[in-house]
Amino acid sequence: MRPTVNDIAHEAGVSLATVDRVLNARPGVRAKTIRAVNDAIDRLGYVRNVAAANLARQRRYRFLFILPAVETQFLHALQAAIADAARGPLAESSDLVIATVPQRDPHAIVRALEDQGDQPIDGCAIMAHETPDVRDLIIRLKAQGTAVVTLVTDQPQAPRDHFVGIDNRAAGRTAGVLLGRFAGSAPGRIAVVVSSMLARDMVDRRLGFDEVLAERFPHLQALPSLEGHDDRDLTARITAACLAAHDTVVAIYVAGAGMRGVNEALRRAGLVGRLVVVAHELTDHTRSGLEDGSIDAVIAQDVGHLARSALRILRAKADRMAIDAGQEQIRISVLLRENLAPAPPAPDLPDPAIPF
Amino acid sequence: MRPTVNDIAHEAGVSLATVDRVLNARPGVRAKTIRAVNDAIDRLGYVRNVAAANLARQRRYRFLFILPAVETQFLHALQAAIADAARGPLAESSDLVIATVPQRDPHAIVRALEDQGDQPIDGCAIMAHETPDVRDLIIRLKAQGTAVVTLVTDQPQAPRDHFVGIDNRAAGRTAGVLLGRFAGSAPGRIAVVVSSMLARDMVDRRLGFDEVLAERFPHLQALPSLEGHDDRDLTARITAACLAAHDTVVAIYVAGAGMRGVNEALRRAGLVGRLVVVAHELTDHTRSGLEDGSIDAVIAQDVGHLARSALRILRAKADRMAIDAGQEQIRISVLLRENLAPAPPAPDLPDPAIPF
DNA sequence: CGGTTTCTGAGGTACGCACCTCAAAAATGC
DNA sequence: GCATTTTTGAGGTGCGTACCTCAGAAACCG
Repeated sequence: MRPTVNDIAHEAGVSLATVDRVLNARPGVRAKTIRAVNDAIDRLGYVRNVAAANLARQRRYRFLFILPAVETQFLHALQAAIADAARGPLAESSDLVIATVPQRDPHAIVRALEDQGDQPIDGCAIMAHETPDVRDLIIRLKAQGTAVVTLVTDQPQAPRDHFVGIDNRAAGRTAGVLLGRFAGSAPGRIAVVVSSMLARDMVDRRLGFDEVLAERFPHLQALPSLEGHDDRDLTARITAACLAAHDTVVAIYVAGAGMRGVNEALRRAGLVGRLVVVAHELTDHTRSGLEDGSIDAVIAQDVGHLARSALRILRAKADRMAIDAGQEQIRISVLLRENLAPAPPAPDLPDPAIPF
Repeated sequence: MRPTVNDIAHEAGVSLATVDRVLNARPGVRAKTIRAVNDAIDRLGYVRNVAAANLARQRRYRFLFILPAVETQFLHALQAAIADAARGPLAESSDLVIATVPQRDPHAIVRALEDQGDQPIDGCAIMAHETPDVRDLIIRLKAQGTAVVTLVTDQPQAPRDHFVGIDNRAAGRTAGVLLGRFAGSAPGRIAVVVSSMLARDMVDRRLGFDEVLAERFPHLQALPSLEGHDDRDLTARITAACLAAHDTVVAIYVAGAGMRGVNEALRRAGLVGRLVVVAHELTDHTRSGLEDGSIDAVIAQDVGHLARSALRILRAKADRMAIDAGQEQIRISVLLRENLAPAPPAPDLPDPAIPF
């Protein structure tokens, strides 16, 4: 049997009340007694029964997800995945709020947080550009004891507890190899379309991409990043301009949202299917692009995994529990036309008999 | 607040004891009353608090993992991952037993199960060849109410609750594209090395592989499968024989364990680095093969995810809870030299202060 | 040393559920 | 309508923990 608080009390030669004070960091216990209790805990290998604890405490967790108010398919999918996870067992006894904030307004995020201000928040998942405002916000959140994870795009300079997302450098490298191998050995230039170089994920992808190109495909020259700012028309315009300026573009790496805009530019230039195209995220557009051959490869991350991982980590941090690094590593999928799965499997329903 | 058993009793106009009898399928309740209680449950949307239930019941789950007694790195890694998961929160209040059984002995699996016979088993994860014995075993297990999942390699003819593993057909397709694109446009033959065609995963990989080759790379001809039976020397011998028999082999698809044997054959034939090689699973050998260029691509599945997914599903089935299909879909990673991650990240330790 | 402050122990209630007993009520058979 | 059987209700205990109160013990102060 696993030891209980009573066993600890007995082992430490104190009462249950004292063990409780130590365990829950309540005041009124001498340092010496605290040590005695902790020793007993170590000796017996006591592990708090989280289920019983939450049952007794009637605790509810409040988690806030801050996402950019951007109309991309990926963000819609991510929001849906978070809403899904909020209904699942991982969100047991927690309340999730999803706030979407305009990306250009530096104070919007702070306001979003203040809107929740009546009750304290246990944890916060943030997807935002890497700016001083966001960094300060994270510092403040941590100072007041809120768990913070960055989502999709990291804030390496801020004291977040964890980054929930793929290794974007590795993703960029993968994109680089695929594109390099598919493009063949003739020299040429590569257009790189990103959302914004303020976004860390874009920076990292670009970094990894350039590394591989330099190491292994020196005959290919990547052009400066085209920042589409998640705007279809803008993306189309700057891509078209880039294609017009360089007649030696043999491939496009779409590192951020903007596949629709890129497609438009390609169509207008009469280049559909004639360039190697590597994009990110599986959406309706990239899927059909893979199917009709206008996209050669897609590097995708699973939004469901992102949502669940963020939730698990916030919960673990709120409970001061360890997290399983292996489980929280978000993997990337390499999708090609030939391994594109058909529709996702139907949900697995429980036995109807008894509603457990 | 979520409704409790008391709310149900009130709503249905019966006592708590009756609700309890209905919920736990105890005898002594009229059909009419059962219906009334179930109606109340539906109306209120009652969901049993599994944590509280397990706390009250002091329930422990017993799960058995049956793995083949085969000395491959993948199986060692899988065993370690299961042992890891057994220490994690997913294995809360459950006891895991891992049984390794000789693959050639058809009755060994049955014996492994009988060894556990003193107490009934709540769930069983099976990795085994697709034979009638195994199928009968699964049928018997299901009949006695044990949850059954197949692990890594499926048993589509058996009434298992779920298959925990990758989509091997898609994996074979992926291998096919990569190999096809890397091999270039010159005609040639491809050696295919598998563990055993009795293993469903091998069959499916081969299927997907052949599909893609036929569709997209008709100039490449895949030779009949070489069955290495997870034996290094045997694999080396038959691979060498194959290479000797056909001087036009341009690529090797190592669909099953056997990378060491294949390497040996390649070395002896003086062909290291001169053929396109696509293999499965990230092990020491495939990792170093990628690094030194003797392997072009590796298709990998995460053993940690396999172990956790199996555990989650067995537990859900034992509790008659729904499972999240999205979460349980095991993804494949495409690993190339350029996106091979360095050492895995260090474990994230909890705050040392209080042992929650 | 007495008085004050700081710790500690004993005990209780609650969380949501499982499982038990015993008596009372209702349905059934004849 | 009575005896018998089947259903139901009332109530209790325990799972492991959180959180509360109050009295008493120990440590500290001058």
